[in-house]
Amino acid sequence: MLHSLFSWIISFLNHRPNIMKNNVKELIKKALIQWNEQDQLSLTIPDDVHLERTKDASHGDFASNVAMALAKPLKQKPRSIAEAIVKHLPASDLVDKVEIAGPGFINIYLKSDTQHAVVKTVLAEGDQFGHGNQGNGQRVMLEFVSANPTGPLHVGHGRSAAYGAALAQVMSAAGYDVHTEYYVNDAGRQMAILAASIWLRYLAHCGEVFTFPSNGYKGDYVVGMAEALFADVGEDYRMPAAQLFQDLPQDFDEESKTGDKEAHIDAIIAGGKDFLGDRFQAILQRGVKAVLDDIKDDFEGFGVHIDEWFSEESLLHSEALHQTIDRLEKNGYLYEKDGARWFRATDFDDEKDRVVVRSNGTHTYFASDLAYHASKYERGFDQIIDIFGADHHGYVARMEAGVAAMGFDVARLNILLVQFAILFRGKERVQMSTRSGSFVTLRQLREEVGNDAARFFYVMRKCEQHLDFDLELAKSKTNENPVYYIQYAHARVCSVMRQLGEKGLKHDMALGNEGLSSLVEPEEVALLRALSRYPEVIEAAALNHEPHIIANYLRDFANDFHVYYNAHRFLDVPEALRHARINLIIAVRQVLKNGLQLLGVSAPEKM
RNA sequence: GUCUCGGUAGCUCAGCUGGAUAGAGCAAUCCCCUCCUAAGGGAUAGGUCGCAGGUUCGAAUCCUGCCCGGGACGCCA
Repeated sequence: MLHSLFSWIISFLNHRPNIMKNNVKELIKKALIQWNEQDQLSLTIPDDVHLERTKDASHGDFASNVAMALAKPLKQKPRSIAEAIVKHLPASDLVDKVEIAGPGFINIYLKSDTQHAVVKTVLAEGDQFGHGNQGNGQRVMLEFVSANPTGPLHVGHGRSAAYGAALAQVMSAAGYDVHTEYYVNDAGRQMAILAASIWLRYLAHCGEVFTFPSNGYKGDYVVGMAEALFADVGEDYRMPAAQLFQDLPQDFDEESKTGDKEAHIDAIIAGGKDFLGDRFQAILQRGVKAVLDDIKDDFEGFGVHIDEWFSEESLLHSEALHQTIDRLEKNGYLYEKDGARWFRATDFDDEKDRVVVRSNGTHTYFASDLAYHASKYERGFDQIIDIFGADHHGYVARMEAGVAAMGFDVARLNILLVQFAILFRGKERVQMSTRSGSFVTLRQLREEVGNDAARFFYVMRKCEQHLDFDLELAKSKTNENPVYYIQYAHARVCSVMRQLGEKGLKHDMALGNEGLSSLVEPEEVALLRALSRYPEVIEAAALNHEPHIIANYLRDFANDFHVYYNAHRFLDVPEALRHARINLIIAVRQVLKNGLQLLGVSAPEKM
């Protein structure tokens, strides 16, 4: 509560109407209002006037199509509407001139002073430049990855992690109060299977001989945990394999296609619990802790921050689960069939009804997921964003159904799906198999290509789109690699600043600001435009949940800088011009750094 | 079968929620370091925006139907 109030105050103080696009929009809106009043048009003024950056400089800086859009409701010619709007435009020191062009576009040219002023703004605001207040302090719950703690994160999780972390940063920059969370499935059957897997590897380590179950966790990390267990307890947990495997249901057999892997592993778990008693739970807990510690360490190395690790088990202890089921019951959406309790999801456009309590009395994962979502609502978030792997796409409808059935506002819930990343080594697709445990872990990927490249590549594309992740490209130190391309632009500015010092020159920022009007080269104008666009880019990325927009922007922006660098010199020019140009490139460096920071990529001073 | 994401230059992708002449990077051809990092830049060439209808002043973008690919659909977790 206090925190929320605090962040609201901060965001209020931080609020500056520094988005050029919005300033111009306001002018048009005022013109519409004034015209509307004067001519009694009884026009409904749209909240958001459509305005866009022009592609072509001969169309000015901004263009609006309002005149064309209003042609129909007003039954007037677009061009005459445009003329009326232009006539009513309030005086502004931003605008140089306004033209009507083509079928009725209103083209707006900014004053060069206005364009130059962005440099001062960037220098004054520093790492806050680009931040806005679109979120107005709204509290946002952002849950992502939430992989079962049964093994190390793999490259698929990496994309969710990078995306979630970037989105959290971007939304924070846009004035949202973002809370990141990882839901830890530490209560289910999978955890028992992990415990059993560790125990079996431990037995093997003790010298017992048996066939490892097909449904157990086969990764090397399990063996490591078994060895650690042995080191701690010696042979205290040892049980003769012959005794354990006696009279068990057959495991599934590839050759004969007979047997039941689920029944087989369940029997092993039951046998383990019988023999070990409390010690089984102890194995389980050390297993969860070891895996979770590994995941936390992985995230930390990857620059991904999680505010809260939310334990599924805590829901069970708190009775939240029962409350959830009661809640559905009370609202009349539960019924009994085949000994199980079903949720009538079909009442809410889901394909079929879903089980919440199995016939054996245990709750399904869906049930605890609902309890978890109830908790999210009860904690009072304005927006709840779930980032799921695309393989969970089937859960969207039932989750929304469940939330609605519990009586919560579904409109506040936003489920985003992240597609898998397909790894390539050049042209070669990297084969992965979860079954055999031979998947590439996130850690391996980070070690191979580095954190910067990994973070950037993961968020280069829209999240619901397939991503081809080329390891060779991510490692290459050439202009094909967008990460290096952008970082190089940053390093180049730093290098110029070093040269400045080496030549015994002093930079004077105040003089630079005074002389900004001397920045008239086309490459400089292009950079000024790009700088003033940055806050708009953040706004778009935050509102659409699309950090890739920033990645694309930075690429283009770095290009603008490299062009400038090649065409002009900064140090060997008259002093006044030098100060102005240095101010410009410091602003460029600042924006590169700010943008990279949002994506979790470093901005090196030297390469 | 149902749902979902995609199909834009030879390749990988942008395209700002309907705008003006379709945009980058790679690959191809040619060019630019006596100069702050060539990890850079310039030029040329490259297109039936999957196909067919529809909506309108205007469609790569929205709607419908097909075609082709990726993925998802359990009393699994």
